[in-house]
Amino acid sequence: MKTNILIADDEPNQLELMAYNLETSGFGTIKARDGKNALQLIEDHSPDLVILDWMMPNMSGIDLCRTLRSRSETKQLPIIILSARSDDSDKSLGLDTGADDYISKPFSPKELISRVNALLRRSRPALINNILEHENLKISLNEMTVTYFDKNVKLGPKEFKLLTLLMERPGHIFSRGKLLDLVWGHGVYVEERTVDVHMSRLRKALKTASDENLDPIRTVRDGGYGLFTNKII
Amino acid sequence: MKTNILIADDEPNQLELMAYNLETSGFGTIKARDGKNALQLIEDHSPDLVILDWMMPNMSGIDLCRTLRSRSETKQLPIIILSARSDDSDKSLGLDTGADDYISKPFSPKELISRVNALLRRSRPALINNILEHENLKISLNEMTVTYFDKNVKLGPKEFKLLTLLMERPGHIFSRGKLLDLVWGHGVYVEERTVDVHMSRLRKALKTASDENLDPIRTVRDGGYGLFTNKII
DNA sequence: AAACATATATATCAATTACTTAAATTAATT
DNA sequence: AATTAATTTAAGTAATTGATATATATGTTT
Repeated sequence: MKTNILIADDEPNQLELMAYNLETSGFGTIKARDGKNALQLIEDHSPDLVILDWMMPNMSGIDLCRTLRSRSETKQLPIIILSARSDDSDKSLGLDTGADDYISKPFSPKELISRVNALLRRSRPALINNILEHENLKISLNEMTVTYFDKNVKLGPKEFKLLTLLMERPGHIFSRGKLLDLVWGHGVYVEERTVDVHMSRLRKALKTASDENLDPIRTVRDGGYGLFTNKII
Repeated sequence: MKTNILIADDEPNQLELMAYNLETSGFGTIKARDGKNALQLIEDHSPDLVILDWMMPNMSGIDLCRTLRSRSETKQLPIIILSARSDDSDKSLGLDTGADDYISKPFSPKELISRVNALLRRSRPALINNILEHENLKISLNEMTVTYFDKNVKLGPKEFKLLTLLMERPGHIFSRGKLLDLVWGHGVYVEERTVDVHMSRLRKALKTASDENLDPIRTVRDGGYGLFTNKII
């Protein structure tokens, strides 16, 4: 599954150029021509990262950024702002509005790709790294293998994805609805109880691997599930 | 506790200027004069973020960055690289080596602060996001945990919501009716006395956590409940 | 100050709700 | 067709909830 990036720019040449470069680097692209269009496409496709031009018709990149940050579904979405305005207060404004990075035009394709990768590495490690680690749990994403206390853990695909997600944000509690969205996909209707069943299997597999019957997953009643962090509880 | 930032630059003026600006913004600073020195100080002080000049004696910022990324203790450490070299392949090299951001000199203090904040927001969300604090009480909304005097407090969902609400407006007295509306939901009919019962449970849990039998909740006869502020009785 | 009226705190219990798990069913792969 | 995984169902278990009863505290009136 490709990492999808939404690009919003009202200048067709710029848009196509960026799309070309990103695709060459192996990303999937979704193109938007203005702010409103971008918002709609973000809702529909849940891209993994968005690149927004500051100056756009309908809704500016800054306003869109603010909107995205205010909604719980996109609060964590990685955002890069592009702008022809290169003075320092614009840069600050863009970043302080909640963007993760700000690139002044003109920029090289190379820089863009490096910045996209740097941001993904930080915000969605599973999309870039081969290995995720948390205490004694390790996931090798390319090889699709999991070890717990250096023992192999055999998981089904759903359990694997669930664990990957939990490991991207240790300590964070994901609601069943959120997990269904992220693991099963947006708009798929499945019973929430199904999540419980998969969590149960995941736990069973992990407990079996650790001889000690250890279980790194925390249940929060009425809340959801998350990966235990030693600091808390 | 201040967020500590290590700055490494062999140019004393630049170093002092950055330290001054960061401290003005409320950060603690640790200053290093070269790469080796920086590595030592990072090991000793575990800063929350590091800013490394590319060109430094002993060990360049890039080499240091590579070293930090290869060690498990600093694999996740947020890194910003500074450089007088502003051509695109240098930027890419810096970012591809594992830095989170790259700033070309000369840059404004304002941009530096904004980039530091953006990176902290992304890498240590707990430092900025989703934590409610009031004196010795802390709630992490992401992790759904409560601590009082650094001890964990176990709460049921209703008590958790009640406390969250009170902590959103310390000192404000919420009537039972208002609490029922906000926590139980509009239109749900529940006895007002039930609020008393949950408050009692919440208090019990907090008192247990603080060995001193402390209770941060204030009852206002005929009024409701609120979070104590030392200023107001 | 005493007696009364009213409000709040807490313990207890039954009802409810939420979670876990195993087993059965359905769907997808091989 | 056989195997593997995904989903639903259903039953068992555990935790939370809300009402009520009683004790305690507060405020008012005489």
